[in-house]
Amino acid sequence: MFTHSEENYLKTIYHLELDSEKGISTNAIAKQLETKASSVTDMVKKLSEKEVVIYKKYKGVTLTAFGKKTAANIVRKHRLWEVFLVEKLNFSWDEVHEVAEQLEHIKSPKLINQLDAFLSFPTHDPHGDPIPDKNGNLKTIEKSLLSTLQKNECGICVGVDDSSSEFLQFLDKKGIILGEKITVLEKEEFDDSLQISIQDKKLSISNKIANNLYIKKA
Amino acid sequence: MFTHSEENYLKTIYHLELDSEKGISTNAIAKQLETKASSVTDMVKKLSEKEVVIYKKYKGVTLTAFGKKTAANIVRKHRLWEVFLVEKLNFSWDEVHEVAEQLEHIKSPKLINQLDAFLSFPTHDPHGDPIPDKNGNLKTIEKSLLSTLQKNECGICVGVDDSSSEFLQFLDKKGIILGEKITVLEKEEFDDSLQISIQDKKLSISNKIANNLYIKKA
DNA sequence: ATAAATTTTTAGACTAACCTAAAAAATATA
DNA sequence: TATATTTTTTAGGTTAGTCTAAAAATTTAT
Repeated sequence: MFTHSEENYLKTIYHLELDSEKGISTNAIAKQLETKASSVTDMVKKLSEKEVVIYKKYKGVTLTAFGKKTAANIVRKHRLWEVFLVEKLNFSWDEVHEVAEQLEHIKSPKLINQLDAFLSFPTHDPHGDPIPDKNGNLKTIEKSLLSTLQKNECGICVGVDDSSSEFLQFLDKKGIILGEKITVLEKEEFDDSLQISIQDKKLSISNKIANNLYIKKA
Repeated sequence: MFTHSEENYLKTIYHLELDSEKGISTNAIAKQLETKASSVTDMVKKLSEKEVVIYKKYKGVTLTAFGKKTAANIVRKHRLWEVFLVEKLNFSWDEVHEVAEQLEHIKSPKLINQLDAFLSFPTHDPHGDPIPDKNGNLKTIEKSLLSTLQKNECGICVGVDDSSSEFLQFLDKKGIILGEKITVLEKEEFDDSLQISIQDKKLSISNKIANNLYIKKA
């Protein structure tokens, strides 16, 4: 079994591994967890003894198969709880992260299986991120940044890259909702801003926004 | 804010105070928490500094008003989660305690308020124990042990004294369910066993069982 | 390729929450 | 009431997880 803290390290390494290929550096982990590199070194040694990571001094860490499965399970719990909070308890998508950070550490396989069923086996969390299955496998869909669409192309809005509450609230205000179809009406060369239509509304969004929204090409 | 461990101490003191009147002894707390008296002394000093208990050396502890409210809130969370597990996730009443022990430490007022509403503001947990309200107030109903009923008297089964999974599973096996009417058909002087009827079934139960079942006199 | 800068590790210290063993206080008993 | 027993506290130690500061290894730049 893993402690609260060990689980946080595993989850962080898991997320960092998803976009990096190479071993994860001590500093990268420290930055993500808002802790010191020396603390990371200590913990990484312990995780290595528990056989969830491979660690060679000065070389960073990689998850073992066991570590990956363990980490995916924590992410699975996090995302299932997020769905629960939004679907059943009327949380908005910018409020769920903190609470899910706590709930993800609850240890009870039955709880998670039943929750999964209660939620009708969701495949994605409220931000569009995929929920790992019981074996820790992620089904990654081919998604692109909205900024890659050309004029007159369209796609379904499927996720966000930045899931800070500021950004999510901004999307709420603009009326940009996951699952809706977005069409690019104009693309401004000057500042890469876009004129888009969503749900029969037209709106103009900056490149920064378009770089944080994922769409599935239709 | 209180740590996991501090919350467990508060909850324990709260429960012990419910049937004792006097200050709670170091040993009583240690026994309940399966820890050592010296550990209790340490923690009790810390709780006293945080103004949730009154502590005088060698005299035991009592909760302050603030401590009582804090503790009641933990109990409230525990019992609401138990209702959730039974009502929504198909746990049986003998499986919920362990998981609720973890869930009760989740910190999010909104979560608990929404959960309360989602469950339609339940007043009792699956074992018949009352759920403290938002202000930490408990509505205690007048209940009696089944063993105090005389021949031909009856009552509604409203709770259990022993909520060990062994006892709860035993009740399941016998078909004794909270909310049902129980009538005492015979009372055996020799061993204080009872012949009762519940849901049109007749069954014989020992004094030990009758001493662990609460009924509300009709 | 050597020096400078950065990253990582080590060494030593701190806090929370526990422990054991011994001392002190309270309570029970003769 | 004096003594024995029990309860509680104190003193000192342990472990997990963190920290700072210094040393060592690696990487970058000249």
